[in-house]
Amino acid sequence: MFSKATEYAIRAVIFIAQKGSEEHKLALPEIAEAIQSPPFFTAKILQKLTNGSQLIQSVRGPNGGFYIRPEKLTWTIREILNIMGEGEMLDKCVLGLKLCSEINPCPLHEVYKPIKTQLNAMFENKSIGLLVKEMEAGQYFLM
Amino acid sequence: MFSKATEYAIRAVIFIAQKGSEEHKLALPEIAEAIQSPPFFTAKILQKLTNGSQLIQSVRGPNGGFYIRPEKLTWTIREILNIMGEGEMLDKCVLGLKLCSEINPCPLHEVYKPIKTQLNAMFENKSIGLLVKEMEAGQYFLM
DNA sequence: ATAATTAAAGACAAAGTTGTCCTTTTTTAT
DNA sequence: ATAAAAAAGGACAACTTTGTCTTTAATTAT
Ligand code: FES
Ligand code: FES
Repeated sequence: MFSKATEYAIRAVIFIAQKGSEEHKLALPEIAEAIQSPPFFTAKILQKLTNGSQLIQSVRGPNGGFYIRPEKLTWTIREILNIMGEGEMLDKCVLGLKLCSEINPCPLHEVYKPIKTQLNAMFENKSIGLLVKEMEAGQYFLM
Repeated sequence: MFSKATEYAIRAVIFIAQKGSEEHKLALPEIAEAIQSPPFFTAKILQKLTNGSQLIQSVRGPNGGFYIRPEKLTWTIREILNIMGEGEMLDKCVLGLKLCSEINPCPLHEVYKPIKTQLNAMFENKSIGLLVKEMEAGQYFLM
């Protein structure tokens, strides 16, 4: 459904939100280990998440690492998808027509429409903070 | 959601089923034109659909082209996905965990599970024949 | 039989994805 | 101040996807 980069991005953000803080930053090797992702590749992805939107923060030097500001916990998976450039996927036609719409529907449009609505709801309703809370309540995994 | 190749494959099969027959085979340029796909690339995809499974038939030479045997109209989109090698996508974890299961669920598993069930139902319930019938009843497009 | 037509097959190229490594910059601890 | 630690940034390689083109093989119409 998503690229490897986006999968790693989502898992990394959840892990950073769960285990990190400004006082206890997480270093790259720890993050990559926790989500079972290639470290150098993960570094590139984390840069993308810090650069423009500053969804996560990074600090260089000893005791440096990554953390997420509390106010960013209201952001949702959808925001991560947007940053990673896969946000449009949630608007697209399942058969690849240029536009998914009522006026030019593909043969699967009727069935797919309600599913697409649920996909959108899922990614827009699940905030990072909520996911962390759910992870603490139940038994969930990132690898 | 799917690769370009798979999108073209599904659209091509539906078009061939709708407009072609053993008596009136469809040539490559006509198919590519109808689904707005690059002709040479489409040729490769159609070979994949004829080779092992013979989901579609091909005949070379003058008045040659592609058509689909009536008995294949009961096959579903899922079969096309399998042939194109994207069938596993419907079993996979949305966050890319090695296995999507109750014993090692990712934080999105609970929400995604019912959606995945509907995706699977969609691709397994829509047979090629049914899609053609629906296309003739309503106004649907392949480009 | 011959020529025309059409898909099959293979070679190739451009672009994107995934992944690795090396150097630079920033920051902290001493 | 200096050295160490950590991310940033850039170069690069392997692989996959997408797409194009050329040659070959099969089939049909004449
Ligand atoms: S047009 Fe294909 S899903 Fe809406
Ligand atoms: S484990 Fe991630 S969707 Fe089931």
